[in-house]
Amino acid sequence: MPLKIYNVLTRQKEEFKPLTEGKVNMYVCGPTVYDYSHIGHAKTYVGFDVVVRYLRHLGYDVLYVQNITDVGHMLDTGEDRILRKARQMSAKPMQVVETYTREYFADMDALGVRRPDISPRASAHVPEQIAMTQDLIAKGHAYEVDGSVYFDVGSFPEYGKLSGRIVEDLEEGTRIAVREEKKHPADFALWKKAEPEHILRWDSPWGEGFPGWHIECSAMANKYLGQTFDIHGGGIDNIFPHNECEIAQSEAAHGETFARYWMLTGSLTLEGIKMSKSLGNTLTIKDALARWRAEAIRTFILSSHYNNPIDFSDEAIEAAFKGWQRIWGAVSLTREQLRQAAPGEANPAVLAMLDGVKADFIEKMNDDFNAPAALAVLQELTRKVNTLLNEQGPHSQGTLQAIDQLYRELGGDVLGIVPEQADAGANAEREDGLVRLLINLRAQARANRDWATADQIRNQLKELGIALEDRADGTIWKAE
RNA sequence: GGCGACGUGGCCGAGUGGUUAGGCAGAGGUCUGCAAAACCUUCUACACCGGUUCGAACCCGGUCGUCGCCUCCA
Repeated sequence: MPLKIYNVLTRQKEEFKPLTEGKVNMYVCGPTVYDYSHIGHAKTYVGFDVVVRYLRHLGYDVLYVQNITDVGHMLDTGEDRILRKARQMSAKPMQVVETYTREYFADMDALGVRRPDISPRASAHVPEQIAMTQDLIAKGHAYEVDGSVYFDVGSFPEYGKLSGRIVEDLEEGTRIAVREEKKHPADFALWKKAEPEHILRWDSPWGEGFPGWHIECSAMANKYLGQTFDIHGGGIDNIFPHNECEIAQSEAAHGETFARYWMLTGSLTLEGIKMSKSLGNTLTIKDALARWRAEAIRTFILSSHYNNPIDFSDEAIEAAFKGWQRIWGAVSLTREQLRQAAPGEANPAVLAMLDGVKADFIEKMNDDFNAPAALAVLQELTRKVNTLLNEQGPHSQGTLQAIDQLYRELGGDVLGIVPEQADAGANAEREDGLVRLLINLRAQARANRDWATADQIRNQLKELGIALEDRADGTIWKAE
């Protein structure tokens, strides 16, 4: 089965055929860097991380662009959120931007989200945004009023085709005070005149100002991916107006299709309620990582299809963590047995089983990146592997390597939930040696039926977060 | 009010016109010095009401409910 993607634009699943064979150009709306990233960002970007990882796994040459918004996002009050934060922090706006951009990348790195190939900043692409705005004016899709430029929604009949919004309805439903200077309430700003107190400002043909909040994505996507590209992603909450405006600007300016496939991720709620600053129910990625390991967070996110909303709760992530532990336990056991395995070819029956699992996994992922179903395939693999390792054996190096390899490929490379090694810390090997030393001492105690000593070692290690498991073929340890 | 999505067992969550999702939790068992892990068995399903069909949880209509967007949001 070929890869199918649910295209929000057409509201149906379509076979994925990139513009250029073997190559995927992809754009995902990035964060506005005015504060720490929260668990909702994690859902969106882990989701697309897996999309990109999987496309690459299929052999596509992916160019992944994700912007950093550092200018232009306005609050209801008309105030730029970055400027407000700068004032609160008594810092320069670009200090705020720099600080939270770094934090964003640090959080994403910690979550195992691979970095985009290009992370263009809006503030570094003002000339491109101005040029595009000029182009839109020249083509009759935008007009200037008193130093600001607005997109003329009436000039683009297809406006609303992504979100299903109808311009006439917007006019009636709009609750914001209609700006006098706009021709139509649905018209949106491409360029805004800077009031004197607005210190994020650039020169333009219309005087000093700053870009509107949608034009950056159009301008930067065009710059790095061309007029038409394959996949545009983002959170569903941006479908209107942001994504809709991107399409209008780009297609009005270029006369070409903007993005061919639109993939939008469902939102995340916290204990059933949407996160918001005013309710105080936000959970930053840093706080989440302090409580759960990255793989648990990823497993939680991937246990629901990317386009569905999910609710974050302690119970839900705890269940995901335990599910992940099962998989990780089997991987660890495989690697442990590999340490002592005798050289030898892989067992053909096992290879056949692994091939079947892989085909299954691919089939699920080809169905619009169905990660939860793919995760279930890994769970079934895990049951088979556990049976194999616990009830048969010993197994040859070849067999164990094949198992480990499949976990690395599907669980590691594609889903990002199976680490290369138990602990990547600098002292990992030393720690392993020390624990093994204690395991050997304890083994002697056990041989002498000195259960008190044996239990003491196990209990004290447990308190240090190291769990021992006695098996017929020896004792293994796990960090918790 | 408008647009959209969704309602699956104790919980989280896939999927499908007739054939096991999977995980977590619960119960019983095997193994074990004990523990842990693992494996085996097992109990709760498809919001409600109509309709189409040999047969619907899956298709259609309606009702109720939840959520998202329409205003900054990933």
